[in-house]
Amino acid sequence: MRRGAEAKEVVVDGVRAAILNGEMSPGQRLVEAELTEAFGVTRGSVRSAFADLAAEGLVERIPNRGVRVRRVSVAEAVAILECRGVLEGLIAARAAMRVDADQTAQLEEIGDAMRVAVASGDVLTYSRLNSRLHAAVSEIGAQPVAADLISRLRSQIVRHQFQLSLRPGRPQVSLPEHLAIIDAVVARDADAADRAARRHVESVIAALQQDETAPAAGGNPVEVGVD
Amino acid sequence: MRRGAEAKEVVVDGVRAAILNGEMSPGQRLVEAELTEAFGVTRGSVRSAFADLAAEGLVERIPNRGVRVRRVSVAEAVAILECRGVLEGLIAARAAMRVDADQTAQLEEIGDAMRVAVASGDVLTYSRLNSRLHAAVSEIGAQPVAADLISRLRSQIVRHQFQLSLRPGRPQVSLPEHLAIIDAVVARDADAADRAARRHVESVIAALQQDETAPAAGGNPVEVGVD
DNA sequence: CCAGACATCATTGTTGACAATAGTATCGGC
DNA sequence: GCCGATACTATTGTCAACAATGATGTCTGG
Repeated sequence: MRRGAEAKEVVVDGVRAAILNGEMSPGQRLVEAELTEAFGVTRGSVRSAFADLAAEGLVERIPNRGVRVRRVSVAEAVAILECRGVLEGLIAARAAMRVDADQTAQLEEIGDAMRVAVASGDVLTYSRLNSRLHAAVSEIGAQPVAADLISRLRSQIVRHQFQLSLRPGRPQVSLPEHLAIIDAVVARDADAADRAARRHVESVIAALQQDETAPAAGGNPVEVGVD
Repeated sequence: MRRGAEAKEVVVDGVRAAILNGEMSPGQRLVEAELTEAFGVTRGSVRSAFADLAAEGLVERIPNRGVRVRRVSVAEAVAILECRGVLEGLIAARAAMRVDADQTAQLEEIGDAMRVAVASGDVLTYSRLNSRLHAAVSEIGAQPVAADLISRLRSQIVRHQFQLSLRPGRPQVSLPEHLAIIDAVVARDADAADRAARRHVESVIAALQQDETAPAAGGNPVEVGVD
């Protein structure tokens, strides 16, 4: 059995993964004893992990009744995405001001690969490129605070985003938006980068609201779902 | 001795307050046993409070060596404020779209009172009005997620903001910025509200950077320091 | 007098037992 | 047969003792 702080991380990561791939669904109750056994850690580690997950907003504590997987409504998801929008805009704008030649090449390479992936219908590759793009822009923008907030917000709505990424036709919508971000950053146009990043998130919001009545998903995400 | 979850809150609030008023300074080590005695709670409550405070970014844990009050450099404070800027902009823009007649009157009342307070040099009243303004805009904007992020970010730099608010002449700078936010919201001009809110935060950033070489403060904040 | 090893101490981390709580089933009165 | 009270069970919350860790001080050989 793993011990100490390491054990806590095992549980945190395990629960995160379980929420992402749907093994644990919103509203589901998480019993300490069960996770203790499932992960082979002590109860203390599980409790400590719960504290972390609650702080991250992935889970909610109900006094004397344990924790449940947080259920985030579409309305809440929209509010979260609105925040993400302005923060992504900030990062993109900064990236546009700081980007160098090497990074420009890297971004353009990602853009080209995205085009290919979407054209050939390779959703998995597209998703991975998507992650790379976000990571690259985030690194170029050098805004660790904003990046941290975004990753926290993102983790709260992984399920929504995952379902969205499964929507047929979604890559065709998001591709030009991603390319617009790349173009603006490469052109060192901070204002355009801000607008492009916001517009992209707005498009995610619109799709999400449209999806409200037509749900789907349940499959294994692998690494998909980063739209 | 207080018990349970209540005790944890006592410690969290107590440490927050102590950091704000300078009783606990950045880098200072917080020993569990000392706080246990100081607050009259059990060690478990203190540890639990530490977990909360660390998640909030007010304090940092060093494995096997306890927690220290987080030292946030001016550069970090700027990064934090940059995030706050776009988030405040979001809230202000939303407020401009949602404001009703009652709220308009309320905002204008705050604005008038601010003018009077600054004219008469009543810093304390001005600070309180400042808080009221933020709260009012936040409520009108109805963006709980953004508001929550802001309050978290704000708590990380309370000391910086407090020092800033003591600067002579600072109210004369911030007053017109605040009034611009009010005017834009009242005029239901979302774009102007966004710009005004951002501009205000940018002015805080500029003042903070200027202050970098000329520190001050140490006194009792009471309720000052919400610039 | 200095360096390194060792012992000591203060402090944090972990654990297992115990207490408190909420939910559930059982029983008795009507 | 239904309703309320009561006992029971499952689960979370708390605590105090114990273990591990890192820092500090001391001693010894060179």
